[in-house]
This record gives sequence, structure tokens and C-alpha cells, in this order.
Amino acid sequence: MSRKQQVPRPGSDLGDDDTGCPILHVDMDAFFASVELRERPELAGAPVIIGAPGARGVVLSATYEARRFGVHSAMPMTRARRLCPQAVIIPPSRGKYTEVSRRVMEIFHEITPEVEPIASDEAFLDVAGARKRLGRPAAIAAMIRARVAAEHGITCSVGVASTKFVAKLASQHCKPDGLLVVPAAKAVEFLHPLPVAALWGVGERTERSLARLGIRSVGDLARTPVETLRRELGPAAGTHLAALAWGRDERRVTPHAPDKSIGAEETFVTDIEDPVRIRREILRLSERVAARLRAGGHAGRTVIVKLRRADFTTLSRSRTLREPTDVAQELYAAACDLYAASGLENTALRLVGVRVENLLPADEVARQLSLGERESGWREAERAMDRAARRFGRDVVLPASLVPPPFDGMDP
DNA sequence: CATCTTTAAAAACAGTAC
DNA sequence: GTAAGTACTGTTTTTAAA
Repeated sequence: MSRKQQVPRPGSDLGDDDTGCPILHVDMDAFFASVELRERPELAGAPVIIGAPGARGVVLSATYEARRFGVHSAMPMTRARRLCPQAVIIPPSRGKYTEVSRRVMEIFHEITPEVEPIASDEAFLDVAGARKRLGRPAAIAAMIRARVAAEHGITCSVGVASTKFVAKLASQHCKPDGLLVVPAAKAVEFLHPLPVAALWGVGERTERSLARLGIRSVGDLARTPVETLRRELGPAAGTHLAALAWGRDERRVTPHAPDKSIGAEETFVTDIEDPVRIRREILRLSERVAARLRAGGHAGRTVIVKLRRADFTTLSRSRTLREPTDVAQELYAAACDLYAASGLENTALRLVGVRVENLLPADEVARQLSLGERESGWREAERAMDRAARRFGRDVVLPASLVPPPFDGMDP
């Protein structure tokens, strides 16, 4: 669900020679909206927006009919409604999209194990090894599109190229419901007319930096000395973009990289100033993060608290623990200290978040702890909570401070 | 003894992606 | 008057160690 604007269609025909183009980028079209439309066929052809209908939400997905009004992903819902008042608004059903995503990815895995998911609605495939069994890359791409449409009732677009980022640009270019091969020999010709913002990694800020240098197209970028780019954008980004501008991209398709951090955050319906309530939210988030750490067999050493003021300015504070943990109470303790030290205990906040980095396998922690140090007992308590939650459902097991007060008819 | 240098790790932040 | 949630990479700054 890229929020970048569609670029104009290519002026020239690139041909369809897929020799040396083993990389596929598959991207569902308006994914969440398309999934919803399967159950609401009467809405086909209508502007539909997926997003929380209440306050403070953003657009998660929009049909092409809605996009014609200027609506796009990540846009504040209030603005989207104003741009397109007649749009049908559907609240998101995360689980549904995850399930469709999983099954679409299964199709990819039938083709090759070389699948790199980028998000629930897109993935890279390296089909070099499937050549003998399934045919040329372009044929495989067409087969994927046909199967996804037939088996799941949604359309997708596929880019075929010799490198990841050109494949990605190709799928963007032919969307929706398209297939585009960018022959290896035509990559530069394809790239140079594109606006720099089309490149993966060039967002709003980078685009503005480049515009100050008079760089608007990828061709402009290619003609700019690497030194200039490195100075302006930093060594890493400068070097990287200079290579991309000439179609050079060494990155391989790499399946399932393990998580490097796990976190949870939430924006309040209305801003909260009361530190007691903030701490209660921090506890909730700590519970969620710890449960996910344990479910994945991780423990983490660095706890990060994210705080966003009413005016949207955001700060983060972090602390590295002596020992990694997967225990909510320990995350909570560290997070509360960080919150207290932030000096924002009497400031209205619109968002808090808790995140854990420096992950490692939890069994190593257990082994280390058995060599001497003893722990608080919270770990076992929380493991018991995990088990109870699996038996009886989430939300039946809560820390006392998160149990809603009983309604006795007297409390307002 | 105090200070300077280099390196490493941690912390804070910025930017980007979907 | 708007602006989710989750996660990654890279940069700058700070702190610690050597």
C-alpha cells in the first residue's frame, strides 16, 4: 500500500525480453479495499475507503475510484472525507487481510522458496531456480496474476526485472492489474525519466533536498557527481542512490529475516495528561510486547519509550538492561522510569509506545540465569498467564490494575 | 595529574516504508 | 484545524573505556 503517487505511463515501449530478469515484485492492488469488495460486490466501481471511522485515524487503503478524488493511504481520515464525502467507509478487519495475505504467499512458495515478503500485500520472488520447471519469468508472473485472481478474487500487479528495485518500480508503473517486464538492457532507459521520488528510499525530505540541487528526475540524479550526493544526503544514502540511478542494485532476495525489535504503541482517542493513566497505558503496552516476545521465544535488552505530545512533537528515551527480559513487569518498570525521567509527566500526550530492541533467543537467557542470578518470579507468573490466555482467551487474564472497575450502579 | 585520542557502545533522533 | 501502527536503517550526539 504505497502512498506514492502514480507516475505517468512510459512513453516508450520497452519490449518484453525477460532474459536475465529473474526478480519479480508482486503487489496487491488496493489490498484491504479489494478484500472487502469481495464481500460487498455491490460496491464495485464505487469510491471505498478503509480506515477507522472515528477520530484520529488515517486511510489504510482506498479503491482507485476514491483515489481519483485525491484520497490516498496514510491521509488523515478527516481530510479524506472532505475530499470524497460520498465514499463508503469500511473499518479495517486486520485478521481477514492477514489470512488472505498468508494464502497468497503460499502460492508464491509453491513457485520458489526464494520469497521475501515486504508487507502483507507485497513480496519479491527470485524465480531463477524455477525456470526449468515453470518457464520464463514473464510466464510465471502471468501465472501468479491469474491464480491470485481466480483463487482469491483480487487483482495484483507484477514487475519483472533484473534487480529488486526496478522490479518494484515496474509493478508500480503497471498498476492496477498489470504486468510489466523491464528488460535488463532497458533498465536505464526506463529509470531516467522517472521522478526521484519514485525511488525506494526517497521520501518527502530527500525529495526536497534533491530539489534544492535541481535534481528532479532519476536521470538528473545519474548526472550528479556521487560526491555531491554523499555530502547532501550522507555517505550511505548518497552512494546508494547514485548506484540506483544507473540501475545498479546488488540486493538479493532474502527470505524471512528475523525480527530486530518488537513494539506496541497507541494513539489515544483524546490526549491524556494524568500520569496515573499514562502509566496504566504503559503497563498495557508492556503486557502486549512481553506476550509477543514470549510467543516468539525472544528476550530483549533495550527498552524504548516513545512519547508524543499534543502538538505531535515526539521524543524517545531508551535504557539498556543488564539482563535481557521477556517479562512485562520488567519492561513496565524500565518504561516508567524513562517516562518519569522524560519530564513529561505533566504534559498532555497523544501517544505512548513501548518497544524492545537487542533481541536474542529466550532460552539463552534462561541458561544464563540458572548460573547464579535469581529472578523475581514474575516470569513464571506471566508464563502461567500465557497458558491461561491460550485456554480461556485473551483479556480474561489481566493485571489487577488493568481490570475494569465493576459497575455497581453508583459509580458515574 | 590532567588531558587528549581513538574506539565502542549506547542513546536520541530523523527519515522511510507499507 | 490533521496526522495509525510497526519496524527498519542510518546519522548525530553522548558516554565509557582504553
